[in-house]
Amino acid sequence: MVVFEPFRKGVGMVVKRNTWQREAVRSALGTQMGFVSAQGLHAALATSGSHIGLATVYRALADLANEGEADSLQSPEGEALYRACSLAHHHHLICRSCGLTVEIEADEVEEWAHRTATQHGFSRPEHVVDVFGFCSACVPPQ
Amino acid sequence: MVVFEPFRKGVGMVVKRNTWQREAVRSALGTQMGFVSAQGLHAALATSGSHIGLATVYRALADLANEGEADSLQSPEGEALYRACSLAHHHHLICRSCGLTVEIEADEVEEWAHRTATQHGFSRPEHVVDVFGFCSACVPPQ
DNA sequence: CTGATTTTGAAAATCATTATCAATTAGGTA
DNA sequence: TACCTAATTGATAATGATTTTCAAAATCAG
Repeated sequence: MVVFEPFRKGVGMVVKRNTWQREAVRSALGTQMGFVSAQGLHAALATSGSHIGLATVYRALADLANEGEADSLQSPEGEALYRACSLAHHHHLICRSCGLTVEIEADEVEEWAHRTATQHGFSRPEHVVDVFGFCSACVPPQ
Repeated sequence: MVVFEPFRKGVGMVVKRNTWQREAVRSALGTQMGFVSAQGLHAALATSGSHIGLATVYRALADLANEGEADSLQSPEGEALYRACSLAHHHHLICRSCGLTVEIEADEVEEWAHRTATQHGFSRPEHVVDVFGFCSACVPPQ
């Protein structure tokens, strides 16, 4: 039970080799319109004829996230989800029905998080800020 | 792979019976200073002499969360964490080292989340807003 | 007290994720 | 080009949290 560890591991370490597998994952992630799980991406790759291994997909996604090429977050059910992203820090507005994801600016929240942490004597704050809802194309259930 | 489900299940359904187990979980949760996992709470209960079953702790915590008596969130590692809470909606500032949790007001963020969702055509927004950092008692590692 | 129904708990089942480890491969080097 | 060596892959086993199963025990209304 390790609970309060930092979100992202330290940066820059060993060199990575270029393999078609890593490229396949990077590319497949790019075609996804929203967040996907490792399992989901592996299934998508399999469907499109790739014989890449599941463990490799997990490793590649973790690497992409470490290198800042992918965003990762936990679904409410605790599954890890990934999405290709720009390098800048940002947050997400995610449709609970179709998974459509909109990157949102949150300067306001960045500032608030930092200010609040400092006020309470906390240092090195990191925050989790994501908004889930139903996009305009998805009728809100009942 | 169910990913985009709502955070909290629907409210008010069948009646729950009163058992010492449920009360034990509610009470034990109240004595915790920060968020705990189901496993952690079960261990704490065992230490204090209770013979309550692990599955029962999971069930009781899920119920408390459904009824609004407990907050639940996912740790960065994907474990579900629980904490007794007041009924009002609020957010948390959590120490990554010792787990100390401070409930914080976030009217500013509530308003921002709602405004942002609406702007993008999203309805029924719910948000995940939690700040992790190191509390003043815990020296920030290097 | 009695019966109907819910709850419990030990153990098995799930399920996502990680670790193992032998075989393969990338990328530099002679 | 051939070779060397460390990094990478992938099938599979292991892990660990959470859920399900189901028979036995407990709750609560009448």
